[in-house]
Amino acid sequence: MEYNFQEIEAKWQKIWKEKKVYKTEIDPQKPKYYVLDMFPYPSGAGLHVGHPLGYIASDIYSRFKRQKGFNVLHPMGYDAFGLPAEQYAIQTGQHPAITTEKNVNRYREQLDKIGFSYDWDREFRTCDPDYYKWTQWTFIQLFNSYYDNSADKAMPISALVEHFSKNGSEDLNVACSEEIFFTAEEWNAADEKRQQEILMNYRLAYLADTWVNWCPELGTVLANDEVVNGLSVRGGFPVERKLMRQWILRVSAYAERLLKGLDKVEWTDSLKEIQRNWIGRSEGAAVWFPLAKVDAEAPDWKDVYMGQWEGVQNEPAFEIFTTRPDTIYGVTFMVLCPEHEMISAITTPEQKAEVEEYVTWAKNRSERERQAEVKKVSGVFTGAFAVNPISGENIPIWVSDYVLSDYGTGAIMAVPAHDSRDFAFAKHFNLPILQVVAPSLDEVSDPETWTESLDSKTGVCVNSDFINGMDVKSAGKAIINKINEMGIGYGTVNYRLRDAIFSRQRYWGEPFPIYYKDGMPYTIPVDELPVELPEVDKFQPTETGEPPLARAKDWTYKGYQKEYNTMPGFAGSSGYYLRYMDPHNDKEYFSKEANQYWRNVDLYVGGAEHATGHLIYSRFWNKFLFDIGLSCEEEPFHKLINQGMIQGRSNFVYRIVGTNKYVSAGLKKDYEVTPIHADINIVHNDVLDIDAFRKWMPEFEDAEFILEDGKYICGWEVEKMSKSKYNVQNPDDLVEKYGADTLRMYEMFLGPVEMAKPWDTNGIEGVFRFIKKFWRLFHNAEGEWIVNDDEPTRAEYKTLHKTIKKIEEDNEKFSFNTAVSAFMICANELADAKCNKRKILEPLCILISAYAPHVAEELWSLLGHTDSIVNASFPVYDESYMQESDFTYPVSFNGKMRLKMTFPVTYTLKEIEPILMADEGVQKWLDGKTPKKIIVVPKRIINIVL
RNA sequence: GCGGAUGUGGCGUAAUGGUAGCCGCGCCAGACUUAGGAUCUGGUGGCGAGAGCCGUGGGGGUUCGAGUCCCCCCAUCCGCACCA
Repeated sequence: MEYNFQEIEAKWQKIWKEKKVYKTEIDPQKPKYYVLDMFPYPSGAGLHVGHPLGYIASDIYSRFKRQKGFNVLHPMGYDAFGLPAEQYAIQTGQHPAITTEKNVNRYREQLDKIGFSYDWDREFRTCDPDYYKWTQWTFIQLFNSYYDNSADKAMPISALVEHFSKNGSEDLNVACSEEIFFTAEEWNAADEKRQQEILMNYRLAYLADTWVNWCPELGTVLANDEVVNGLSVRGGFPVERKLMRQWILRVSAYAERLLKGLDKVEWTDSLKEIQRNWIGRSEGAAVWFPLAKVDAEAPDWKDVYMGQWEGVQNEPAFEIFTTRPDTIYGVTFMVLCPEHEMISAITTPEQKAEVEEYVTWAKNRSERERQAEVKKVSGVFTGAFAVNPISGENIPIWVSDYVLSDYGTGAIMAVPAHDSRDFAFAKHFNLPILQVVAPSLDEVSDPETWTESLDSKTGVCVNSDFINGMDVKSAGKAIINKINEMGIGYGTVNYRLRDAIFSRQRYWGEPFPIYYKDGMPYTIPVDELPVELPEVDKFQPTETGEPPLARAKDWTYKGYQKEYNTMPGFAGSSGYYLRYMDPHNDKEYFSKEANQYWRNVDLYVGGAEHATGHLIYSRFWNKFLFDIGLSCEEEPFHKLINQGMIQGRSNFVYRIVGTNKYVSAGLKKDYEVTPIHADINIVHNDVLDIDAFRKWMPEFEDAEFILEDGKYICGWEVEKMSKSKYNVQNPDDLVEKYGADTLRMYEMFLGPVEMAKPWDTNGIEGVFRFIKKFWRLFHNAEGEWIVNDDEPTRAEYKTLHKTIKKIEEDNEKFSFNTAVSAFMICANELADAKCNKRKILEPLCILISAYAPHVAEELWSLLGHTDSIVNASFPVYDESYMQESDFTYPVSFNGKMRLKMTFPVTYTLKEIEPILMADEGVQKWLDGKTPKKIIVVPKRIINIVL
């Protein structure tokens, strides 16, 4: 039989499907292994070429683990809620569910063609009500929980209510939006609404007015990770800042655990670093600065602006965060962010107009404008002064947008001598600069002569009273002790990680299980979930600017209005890996039994672009479920591999300016040319198919060519893959041309999975040849079966076992590219030996079945097996075939290889030396000299040092 | 600016501190073919006629021995970025 990949692949794909070969069930007799791909968003463009790379790698690993006796869970599904389907719906009026269904089917078709071992019985989509029921359920649990910092875990809100009724806000160490203080009496006397308002300050899913990234073009709010350089990730539209009432997840409560957990997982260092930076832990101090000359009896000042730490209790004051308490004597001014609530209260009448103008200007600036003009210094003096609580000096308070509202407290102490931004600000507004850190006590210089702030990471304090001469680290500790004593501050930790805004003003997302009574949100009982997405006449916001769900008829619960917002894209993808464990359970998210067995994902494969989004949210989600006793593992993804980004490899033809003549790449330097993208599908190994090019577009019909060596060679460049660059490679075309097995092996052969690389089909022929060669080990030129039962030679066994060892090692370390090379070497050796013996070829089939499952399955059945090769065991490596009696050593002189000599492997230096010294060749290289030393590394090298 | 990664033939890449360039593409030569984008064989880092010399971004160092370990520099890519 000929190697007909189309027939073979279609045949086995059908059989696998019919027999449910990849169906997985809990099997307590076997160890589990959970391999997961980041499930795709089914876009209209179909499975893009970057996807299969990771999928193939994980599929090979799944199949390998199965062969090694593991019960492997390898599911797939779809992240189906999202903006593109909805944008399309707005344009065409077609319901996003229909678009999604269509795209999902297309994805499935493409995936099936590549021969993956997914258990499709576990498939679900995040837009299935059966699934998002549990997304909503988790939201309710978050709503009903708060974070206890002492216990370091989430707790039911009822415990908090109990605490309030007994102790008020006394002795509370919990995550909250702002510190509020009340007594048990005040709590018990408060009405329902007031109590709900207070609780909102602590819930893990809470509703609050917040500055958001508002994208007018998309008509929705976006999370921080969905905005890059002031533009939306989806669509690239400008993003503004806006104050809106939104659902927010208190992710920040988990900042420390998210950080610490990174030490327990096997992720790449770079990915861990990205997460660490995103979490952005900084140690420092919170310090209260009292205000100078403010009428504390004025009505504006009641409660809100009073200091809330014992040293400044009932005194007008504000809190700042600093990582450098040791520089506190160098503070020459304070800066508030333009959103700071205190501004209007402290501004003096003379400065009022100017401050208001500045604040209005700053607030209306888009995020993009602000970021583009980071270098520009702007700000305004409030007329007010604060008192440096340590030095007692009066210092002016300014407002500037270089202080951010959502980091720290939105207020800073400025130390211009040692901070570049404070320095620029001081220079611009002519504020004093005072050096407080120097290499040593007598190396103080004149700040007037400086052009930039002084580095202060090391050195000693100067001009700093009682900390003078102390090194900066101990000085920091001394100041923290001091402010502690004074009751005006404390050492603390700040995180860059912010709470995640969870509301989207869109249609195509999970509805919130929330209704409003008396302006406060209440959850819909869990036994009434899911709250299904309602039908609407249009997918746009209403005329009054309400989200699309406001269009739904009777969007109420027991007469109360339900939430109009929907959840963001990451809601559904945050806990999906857990649902695969028990996807059809309609009583629970997943059963305890399933979770106890499958636990967490052992191997997770996907792109690094999710580092600050999905991979943070998922970890948060899982940790929360862990806290409430659902998930039995604290980290969801034990080992994570990022497949490298696939770039495009574009081809170019070079048109001679002003003509319709094209010159081959090697000759283009002699002409003035314009490079033009040529479709990579009409270029093979950089050689242009001239006829196809002429037919490609009318303007090329009469093209003339200047060839080199009779060929037109195209130039190439690595660029982003895009339609307009004609460099998009569709996996389907390659499957059609070479078959899935070749595609799978070729993608692995390209290079290490983690490495970014251009998509380049030059070289796929080599893998295709290998598969054909492999097939010919079993068949003769006429296509007849030639496998026999002869006993293999020792050399043949050696080839086999060498390969078994290599493949096993490479599989374990995800070095699939070198494994493919090993298969090629093995096939070459067997072909050379004309080895067509069953005892060699049968185990080889098992080895290769993870990479090329179709051809392996076909040969397996031709070998007479009736069970699928999927259930075969990985062959056992036998060391005894590797043993050699002799080893040919490279003999080096001073590290330079000069000759080769063979010795029994058991020989040591003692036995080797006399033979070595007697050798003629060695004598020649010694040239009469006596060796200083001879080094023998068994089975490696002999080095003679002169 | 801060953090991370990478740098080896014409190309993709490979080398537990031990013969640098395995495997493949491409290229060259040959065999079989009416033909080949089929198959097979041999060659293919640079310089040199040769013995040999030089070669892993550049410069130092550790070592009997460095692509690999350490220090400095350069280049490219990625992430964060007024984060106090």
